[in-house]
Amino acid sequence: MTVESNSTEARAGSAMRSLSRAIQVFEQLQRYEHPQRLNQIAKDCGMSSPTTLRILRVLQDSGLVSQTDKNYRIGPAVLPAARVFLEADPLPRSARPILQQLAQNTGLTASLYTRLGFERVLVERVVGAASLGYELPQGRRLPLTVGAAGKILLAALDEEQLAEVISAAVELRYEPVGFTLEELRRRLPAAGEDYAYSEDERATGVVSVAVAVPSRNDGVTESIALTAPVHSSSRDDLVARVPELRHAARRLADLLASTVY
Amino acid sequence: MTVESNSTEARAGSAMRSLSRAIQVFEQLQRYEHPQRLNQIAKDCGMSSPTTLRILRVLQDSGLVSQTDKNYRIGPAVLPAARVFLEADPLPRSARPILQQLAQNTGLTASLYTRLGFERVLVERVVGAASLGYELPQGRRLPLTVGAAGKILLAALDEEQLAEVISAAVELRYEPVGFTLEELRRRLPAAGEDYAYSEDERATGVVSVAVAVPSRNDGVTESIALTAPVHSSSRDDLVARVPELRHAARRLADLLASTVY
DNA sequence: TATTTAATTTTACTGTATGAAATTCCACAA
DNA sequence: TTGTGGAATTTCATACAGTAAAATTAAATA
Repeated sequence: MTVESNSTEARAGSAMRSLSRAIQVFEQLQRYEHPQRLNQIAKDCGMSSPTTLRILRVLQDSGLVSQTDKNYRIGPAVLPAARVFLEADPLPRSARPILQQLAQNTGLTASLYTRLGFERVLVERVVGAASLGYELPQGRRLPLTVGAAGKILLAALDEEQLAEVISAAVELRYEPVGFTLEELRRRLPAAGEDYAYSEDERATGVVSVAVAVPSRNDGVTESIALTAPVHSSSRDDLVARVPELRHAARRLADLLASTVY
Repeated sequence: MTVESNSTEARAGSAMRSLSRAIQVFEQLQRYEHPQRLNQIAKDCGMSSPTTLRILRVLQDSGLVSQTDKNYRIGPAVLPAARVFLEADPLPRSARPILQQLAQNTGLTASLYTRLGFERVLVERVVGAASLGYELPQGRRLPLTVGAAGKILLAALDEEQLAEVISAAVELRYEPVGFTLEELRRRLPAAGEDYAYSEDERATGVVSVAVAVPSRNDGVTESIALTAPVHSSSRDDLVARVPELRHAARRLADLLASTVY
């Protein structure tokens, strides 16, 4: 039973056990719908109650966790951290004007996602003239296997990596048990295509295209998407925007690469 | 039980040293204007480079820290955490409609702050009809010693606690070296007053009143404020709103107390 | 009040975090 | 290109901090 299925991924040296466990607790708390009690958290993280309690206490001292009665949840200290990220990090900073321009030119909603573990996170979004009819808030975790902006992040992965993605997606309840590589492959962009398309996939009534933001370092971790209500845009309409998207992605990559501190 | 000397300092039992240090690194990264290199971070946190490096690596694995070249900064994983907090925590959730109503009735900007260590954080804000002429983003850290919403959080503290607040405020560069208890006392509400007032204090051109959100547990940690441009509201105008504020604070306290999971 | 379950503290043990020192890496200069 | 200094990283012996079992206390439930 390898219950060690933590999103912090057991790496080589298994360094900093207590810190890794604390992060595991912190992440677990984010997955709950409601605050949870000590024993539940301990069980879900696969560690003993005393250990979990001590971790929670330290996190609580810094405001990263808060407690009412016997229930623990994410605390207010995450708010300033996110603020710092949004104001200082080159990714959202650089993306803002670019998404702005995309939304302006296309009338569609322009979004920037980044990969985080086996999910993607909406980092920045500029809503276009054509409303989507629903709100997707900054910072929301979304699947990689569903939606154009997720799938394009998988385009460059090999078989082994995709297998990991699939088992994680099942674990996270994004995909049903038994979800196969073939099913996933069918959704992903065909060989040679540098963009992904989705229709009624992650959200119903919504179509979108996405391209990857090039990065010379490790694999692709960011994507830019254009999204529209399904009744207002055809597939061809969206695909016609791909060159524009490509250009935006390239511009963002250049900006990121040239950021000097 | 005395308030911990410093959220990042070694406490009585000195429990979880590595975790405490990791949090210290995480907080330090939030204080930098720009990404910093390993040795700088290590020095600022008062620990060795190898230790700091190991901590940074673990934080990086979870996305709480990111790195470009040799520079470390806060990573994108804080975004989903903040999202969870804003969507699930009873504090912002309960406050939203109450602030909404306050802003509606008064035409002013209504804000909810929570104390975090020796600072306060803007948790939720509803902008009123009368614009303030500046933006204050959710999650920003602000001083306790300046501004109505900060000062009201200090109203119930004793001499010893105020001394701590002062030395922390100096440490954080919110107050000049040599800032005295008498100077602070002069700003704080007089005995018997349950509200604080500020004019051109934290932000110029802005006046505000604030009341504390009652809490039966430990000391007060939340405050609600009404803010207006200085040219549009007199002190009396604002103080006339105090009963309304009191009512809102009471309502919020009741909501929080009755929240069931 | 009795009974059960969860939270917390204690304790003895074990493994992990630690920093000095050594080594490698890297930027810049010669 | 090679040399040089500073920074990052790895190694490693040691001390100490984190661990879980068991005990204790508190809090639900009947």
